[in-house]
This record gives sequence, structure tokens and C-alpha cells, in this order.
Amino acid sequence: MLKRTNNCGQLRAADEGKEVTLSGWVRSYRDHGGLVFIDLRDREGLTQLVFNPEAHPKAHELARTLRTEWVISAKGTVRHRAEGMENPKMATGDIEIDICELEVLNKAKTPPFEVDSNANVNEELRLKYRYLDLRRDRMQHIMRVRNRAAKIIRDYHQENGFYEIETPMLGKSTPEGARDFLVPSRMTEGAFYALPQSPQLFKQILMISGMDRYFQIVKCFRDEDLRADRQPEFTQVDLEMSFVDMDDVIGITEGCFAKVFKDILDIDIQLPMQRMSYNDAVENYGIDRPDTRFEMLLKDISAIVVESSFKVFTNTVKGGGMVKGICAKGAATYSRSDIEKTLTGFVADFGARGLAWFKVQEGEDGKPVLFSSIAKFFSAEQQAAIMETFQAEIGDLILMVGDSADIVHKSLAALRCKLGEDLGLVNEDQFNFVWVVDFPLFAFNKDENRWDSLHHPFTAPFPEDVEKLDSDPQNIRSQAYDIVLNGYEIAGGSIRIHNPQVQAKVFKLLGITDEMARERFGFFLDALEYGTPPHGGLAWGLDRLVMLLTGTDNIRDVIAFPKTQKGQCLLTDAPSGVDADQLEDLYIKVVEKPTSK
RNA sequence: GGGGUUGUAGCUCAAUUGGUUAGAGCAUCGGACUGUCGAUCCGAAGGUUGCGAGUUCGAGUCUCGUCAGCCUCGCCA
Repeated sequence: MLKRTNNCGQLRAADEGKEVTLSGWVRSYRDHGGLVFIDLRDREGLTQLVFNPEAHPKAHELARTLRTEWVISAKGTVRHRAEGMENPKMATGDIEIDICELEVLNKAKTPPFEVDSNANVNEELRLKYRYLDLRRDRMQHIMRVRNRAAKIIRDYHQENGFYEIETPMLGKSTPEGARDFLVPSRMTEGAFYALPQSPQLFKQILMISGMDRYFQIVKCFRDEDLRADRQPEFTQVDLEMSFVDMDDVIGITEGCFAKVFKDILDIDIQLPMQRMSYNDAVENYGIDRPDTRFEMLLKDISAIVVESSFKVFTNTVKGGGMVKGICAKGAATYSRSDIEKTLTGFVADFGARGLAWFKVQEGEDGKPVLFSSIAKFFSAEQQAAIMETFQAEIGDLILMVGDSADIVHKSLAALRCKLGEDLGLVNEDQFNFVWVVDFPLFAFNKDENRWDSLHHPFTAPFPEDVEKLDSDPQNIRSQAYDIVLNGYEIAGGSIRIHNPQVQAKVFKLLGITDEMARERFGFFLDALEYGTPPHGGLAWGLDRLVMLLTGTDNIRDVIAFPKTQKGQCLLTDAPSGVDADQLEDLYIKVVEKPTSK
């Protein structure tokens, strides 16, 4: 084999005269009958090879047989292209290689789609032939960015005193949280490991073990339904620190994000990052992961509309619900069918039973008035108060939902983001980081009549709120913090409970009896009793970060070998059936799927 | 589990209201061509319209079922 001396993105005019060997894939061939030009591609770039029939007839003859995606090595001399023949579109466009010797390392079948093209290709096909898809420019770029991000993150944490420590993939199943992927044990009949949803307890135990600072870039597994930004296995940057408070963890994390964005996108992030309380986020954006790149904030008009004669709203407010809305600037041009079919249908997905609307129009006296089929239910004063609340101007569209707080916030948060996109308010080049803090520790679970952790059961309350564990669980704030970028939660964490008594009280409120706690977390509760340092940490979703760094809205694009929405790998055809012998070894019997008809 | 959407040549797409032999660009194959660079020019080949029923004189088009991809609600501490 002709061994390569350089890669295909390396050579420049200054290398003129050097004898080099390049290896790679044939991107395109241009056969002029006489001269043959080949664009050779490898991970680092493209270089033009020239085959001259008079100078090197043997190489030229072989070159005429080349086809796209064949793998070759070629030896020749770097030559500055003739004047006017340079190609400014190529990094190596000033030079070409005059080839004297060509070796075909491997032929290739005609690919099922064009590797050398930015055209959209059916994703099913891309996933089946992922090795060809990964050869394409866009995927090469994404993998390069992902690799660089991982390196920066590793270097940064190493420099800041973190040990990279691996935690087990075969762990213990815990019933709360997401559904576990289970792995049957051959050694212990009827017992199962679970793949980790996150290394949560192990990293806390590492703090108890005196490791001081731990981090890991680690796979996590959750057996839940997939979405555009969710895969059954995904990658976290997981870290934990001893003897720290919230500001320490936030400071370390901010520093790392700033470095990643500077190095990869050359963007300077203003530090410290903005912080927003959970309550403010929900009140103004309807969600705990606000996209702050545009305004269109939610406004509460319950107090105004409760006085109106519009029964839908008055009943809602009197029944303990609320009425909130958003004001879409300049959107009064939306047609009635846009609003009553498209937008109303959109919020219906989130449980909203209706979407009330006002168009702000110019009245007879030139002043703004509200127009809609329900406007007659609102007095002039009420209308004025509504416009005042939204700072509405002529040409705006006010959209309102009256329902339980949960539905109002969920539906309007989603509607706000949709309209933000539709109206072109989102600047794709802007990166708005915000820490969301002051989360409540618990949320009440009506169905089960108990409290649920908003974050997870090991999250510490603020010290001054600890006494409320007995009296007022609803108003306990937690030392949790989420970092939100453009509406995506990209990292989250908390200061952990390091006091066994507090941990026991939290379990109790969560409806976890001593017995259950023993069985599930006994090992951890024991560990807590042997000298636990105050500690806290955080985990990043690396996949989502790479999505934002590369501007894709599809998590499959940032994972080399992702799964479809049904959890299939189209490349390998996993998951698949197994031999009866294998099942027997594991004491597993497959039962037929019960028919639901 | 629910809702939506897509499926036509190797790829990306088109095909009027249900109406003649389902078309185009790219790719492929053959030929020509000594400075191209998404080469160009000439020619050829390429189809179970995802699959299965049904309605109809007639279905790529309408109906039902089914399979697969995607988006989404529930779900994801």
C-alpha cells in the first residue's frame, strides 16, 4: 500500500514541489479524454489530483476506471495551479497533485444516495447506510464539533481538579423516575440489573469516598418514548463537587460553557450568566425553561376578566383557575381560520379547551379597540385595561387561555414559542443562557395524594427552609439550578442532602416508607452515616448542547449511531430476537403480546 | 396508548376534477472530449406508485386496513 504522507486538507502553495502521497475516497471524477481530474476526500478536506496521459500513462489509464467512493492512494508532486486555474472555493484550491502512481485500495458499489451532496435524503435511508451518511460534509462537521466539545470539557475539568471516574453500567433498578432498561442476570435466577438513568448515587458516594471532585462523560439510559431531542441512550457530562455551595457549582459550569462557546463558535458569553427564579420563569414564560430571545410574555388578566360578562372566563377564575394571554405584535393579520383552527388546535394538544382572541384595531376615533366575537362581553374599561396590560397596539393579536394554572402555562408557553418562530422573532445566532433557580422542592401529586420531588429525592432544601419539612412542604425552595439555553434545558443539578435526618424526612414526604427506602437506597443511607461532606453537582445533556452548537433540531444528527422513534437501529437491526438457549440461560420466557381488541 | 403527517425510478421531486403509454433533474451505464472543479456534449437503461383489500367502466389520486419513517400529546424523578 502506498502510505500517505499528508491528509487531503493540508497542502498549500508553500508545499509546491514536494512529493506526497494522499489516501482517501474519490469524491468526483472529471474525465476529459486526455486529462483526468479527481477530487480526493478524507476527513480533513479535498485535494485535486491530476492524471496526465503523456507524463504518466499507466496511472492515467487506471484513473479512467475510478468511480465515486472508491478508496485510493496516489503519489505525486504538489504543483501550483496555472494562473486563473485556482479554485477559491477549496481550501487547497491553489494547488493540485500531479500523480505519477495510483493504487486502488478498494472499489465501492454505487451508493444508494449521493455522498457528495447537501441535498436532503430520506432519514430512513441515511440511518440504514449510516457509514455513508457519516461521510457527508454535514455529519463530518457535527462529529468534529462533538469531539472538540468533549475535549474542551475533559481538559477544563481536569485542570480544575476533577477526577474522571467510571461508574457501573450494570446497576440496581429503582422504580421511581423513568422506566429502566433491564438486563437479566445469569448468575442469579430471576434477578435483573438496570442500566443507569444517571450515575446519581454513585457520584454522591464518590464524594463520601473523599474523591472531592468527580466528572465523567457517560451514557445514560431511559426506556421512555422518544422525541426529536430524546434518545433511549444519551450522553451526560456528569459532575459532583465536595465542600461547595450553589455558586461554586454554577461558577465552574459557567466557565466551562463559556470556554466551549468561545472555542467552537467564537462567541463571548457574558459571565456571570443571568439568573431567574422558577416562579418568574413560570409566571412570565409559562415554563421552567424559558426562551428569552424574544418577549411576548404571559400576562395575567384574571382580575380584569372576572368582572366581565364572559362566562367562560368568570367561571374559570371563580373556580380557582386563571386567565392569561400573550400579545403577538402585528399578528392581527392572522385570519379567523388561522386562529380558530390552527392555533386553537395547537393549544388543544396541551389540554386547553379553547383559545380566546382579540384583534387590536383602529376605532372610529382613531384609538385602538378590541375586535372579536367575544369583545361584546367586555366593557370599554375592561378592554382598555386588557390593552394596557399587554401594552397592545393597533395591529396586534391578543390570545388568551382560561383554565387551570397548569394548562394555561403549558399551552401558552408552547404557543408563545410557536408564534415566536412563525413571526420571525427568534434570532438563530443568539445564545441566551439563563440559570433557573429557587425551584420548589416538591410538587403535589393529586393522583397519589403525596408530594413528588421536582428534581430528585436527594436535592437539598435551602437551610432556612428545612424546618418547613414538618409544617409547610409546599413552600420549601430547593438548592437546585437548571441552565437553560434558548428554551432548552441543557444542564441541571443541585446541592445534595448530606444529613441523614433530612434525607429521612424527605423520603417520608415522598411517600417512601423506611422499609422501602431501606430496600431501594439502604446502601446509600448507610454511606451517608459515615462522614458525608456537603456536596453538590450537575449534569449536562451533551447531545442537546451539540445540537445547539451545530444548529440542528434533531438529536439523531449529533449521535453517530442513533435509534428511530421506535427504538430500532436501522443499521444493525437491533433489537432482535435471540436463541432459545440464550433465554434458557437467563431463566427468561417470552410471552405473547396480549391482543387489545 | 392517542393525534397528525409522509411513502411514486438508485436519490430529490412532479403528475389538473379519478381518465391516453406515470414524467423531470441528479445518479448509473455506453460514447466523445487535454485545464476541469457540482465539467460539458450525445445516447441508453431504469417503475409491484410501501403492502393488502374495497369503490369504480377506469385508482398514483377516493375509502378501509396494515407496515415503516418523522412530528407531537401522554410519558421522560
